[in-house]
Amino acid sequence: MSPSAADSALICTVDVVLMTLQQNALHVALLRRERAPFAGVLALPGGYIHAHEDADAQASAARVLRDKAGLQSPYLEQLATFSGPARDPRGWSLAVAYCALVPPEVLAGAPALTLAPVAQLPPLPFDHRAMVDAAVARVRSKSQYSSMPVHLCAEPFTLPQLQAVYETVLGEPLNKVSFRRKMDELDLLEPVPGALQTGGAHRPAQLYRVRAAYRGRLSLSARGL
Amino acid sequence: MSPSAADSALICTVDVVLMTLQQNALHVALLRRERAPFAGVLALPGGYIHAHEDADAQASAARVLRDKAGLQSPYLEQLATFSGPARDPRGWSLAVAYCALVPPEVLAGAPALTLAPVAQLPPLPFDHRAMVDAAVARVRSKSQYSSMPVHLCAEPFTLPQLQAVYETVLGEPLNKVSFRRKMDELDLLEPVPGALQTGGAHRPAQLYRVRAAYRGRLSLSARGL
DNA sequence: GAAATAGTGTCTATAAGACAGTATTTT
DNA sequence: AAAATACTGTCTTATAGACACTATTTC
Repeated sequence: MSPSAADSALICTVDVVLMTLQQNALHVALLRRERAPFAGVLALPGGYIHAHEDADAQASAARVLRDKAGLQSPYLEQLATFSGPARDPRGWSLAVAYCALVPPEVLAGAPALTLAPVAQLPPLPFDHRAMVDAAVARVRSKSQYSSMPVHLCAEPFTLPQLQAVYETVLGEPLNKVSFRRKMDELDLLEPVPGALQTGGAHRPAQLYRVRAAYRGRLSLSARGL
Repeated sequence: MSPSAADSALICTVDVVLMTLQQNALHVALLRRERAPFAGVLALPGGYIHAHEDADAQASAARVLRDKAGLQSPYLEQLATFSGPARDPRGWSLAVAYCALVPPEVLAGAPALTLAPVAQLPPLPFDHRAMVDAAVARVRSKSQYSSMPVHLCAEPFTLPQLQAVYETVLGEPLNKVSFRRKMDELDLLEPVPGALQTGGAHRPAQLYRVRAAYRGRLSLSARGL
């Protein structure tokens, strides 16, 4: 075996920053580690890339999510790759981090997960803290000009609900008229015919769903919001 | 050795999409491969990650650029990670792709490189075509709201020169007044005192350099341009 | 009908672009 | 002085936000 080929045989893993909304705050899903290193510690769901079964690293991330958290995330995006000699006590390693967004309802069927608000994270092993920070920055940034936050909202939803999701992610109130204008321009949503959210002591709100053409995809706005 | 640890020993490489401007068009630097696979074929500069000497994958990319192309790029950004069983004939592999931008002057001292316009690329091995496409999309996208294109311009430069660089990257003319207003807001540039670009049969232009606080960094605009 | 929130019309403020002017150089 | 491009002042247009009004429900 050539020296350079030996050099390239590294510990390769994937880690998933799975985010959702809970009590009007962004939360990250953590899992207690079963094995060393850091056995028993809360960490991001992660695992080795399995070359013999995974079509690529994204498939590894989806498999980790399925096997360790028992769920499937329609939105799964590559975040960044973290590497170096110090991030894992086992030695030089490389981890491809992914970002997943799910509505809180999806996590009901995943009891092994612990949700931690991104503003008050427990100490995390490896460089998982940096991964979470990068994921949060990515979500905040993309929420300014894309439909990314719809993945945090179970369908069907009302426009006031969706606006509240955007406001939570962005951490600031949004102008109602502008928000609705922008949503209209994005052409992302369609009203569910005849479906209104009733129950409140007020006018019921129209329920919407994502148009088929945009499922699993993002819609981008030229100028933000 | 456990099966999962064996699974994680993969071929790990870095590839660099090194871009510059030539004749008013974005070009990618390619290098003829010395070894199999694809020996003799033009490809992105790339190489194995060397765990014993590289501080992380970014350091590997910088080393590849230095050793194979003989240059150092002040701007080097992680692009994305490409992986899977089919991208490399040697088997399941993982490549961290980086994006580098240099002014054309820097490539004068790197004669091994072949520049290809991104609009007319030769056939590329591996998934290098996908990497170039991703890098071009990234540069075009970030040029809409950041100072990224200044890395394609040797300092000092004039505002009309910089505007031409933006226009080439974005592929559309920009409004001169708006462009200068935005550059002013970014607070990125400072005039070189007393330095004017003379020589043309017209009023000379003020020469600018990037403020020390922004060297190697990007400046972002809230609303684009 | 009072209260509450949904949804809309419209005015105001801000930001982007068009256009034309002045400035400074070479030939 | 003519030509060329740098730079700036200012008007127009487009976009975002403020505000208030109407709509529809429950109690």
